[in-house]
Amino acid sequence: MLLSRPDSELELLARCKAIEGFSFAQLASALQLIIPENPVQRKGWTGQAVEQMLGANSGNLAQPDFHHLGIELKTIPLNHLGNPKESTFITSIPLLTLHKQTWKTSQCFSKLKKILWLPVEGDTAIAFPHRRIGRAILWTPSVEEEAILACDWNELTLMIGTGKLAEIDATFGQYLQVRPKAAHAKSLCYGLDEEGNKILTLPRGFYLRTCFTGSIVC
DNA sequence: AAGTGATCATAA
DNA sequence: TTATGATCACTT
Repeated sequence: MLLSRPDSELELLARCKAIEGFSFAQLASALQLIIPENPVQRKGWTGQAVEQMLGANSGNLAQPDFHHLGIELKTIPLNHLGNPKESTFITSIPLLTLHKQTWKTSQCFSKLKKILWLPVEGDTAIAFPHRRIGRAILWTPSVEEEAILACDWNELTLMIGTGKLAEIDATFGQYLQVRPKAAHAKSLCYGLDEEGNKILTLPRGFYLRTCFTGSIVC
């Protein structure tokens, strides 16, 4: 059931349609994967499984999942009301060199400019194997949306580039936010302080708030 | 209940 | 250690 990369957008959408309504158990069966019993051990399981099923092939490169199509794949868990249950991780942040990017050339924008959203049931009242895959949405930010995303990115990038990392918390940004993205509290990387010195700090990533993703998916 | 900060799995 | 895939769990 392992698929090769889809050659076109239409083929990718057809593959999504083919797994619409699949339960995670069906997904696991088709891919011969085991679903971990422990919830903490299955973080990311759905995303990885769906990637395999749709033929994503970018591995762990800092590029969209379907690089040749310019499309990023995101599963998004919905609660019983149909609203996003979690924020959405977009990309890791190279703290030392982020300021060399511009919004349009940024890895953040390269992922946000075209996203294939795949809603999945995230209600914990539903046993994990019974949760189902929903209808895919191929999305591109509107001019208005992109303006706000760019504004958030510019503000956060300026702070990171000028050594104000310590002042950044998840409350900055209207749609985009910056939060830790680490294996644990001791996995550190380099950032800049206000004098331009390298300092050890937690790795960070850009995330989309649920108030924004909710307006896309609902 | 929501939102932020912390954490888990895997690959190269 | 970097990146990918995210969700857990504690604070507010």
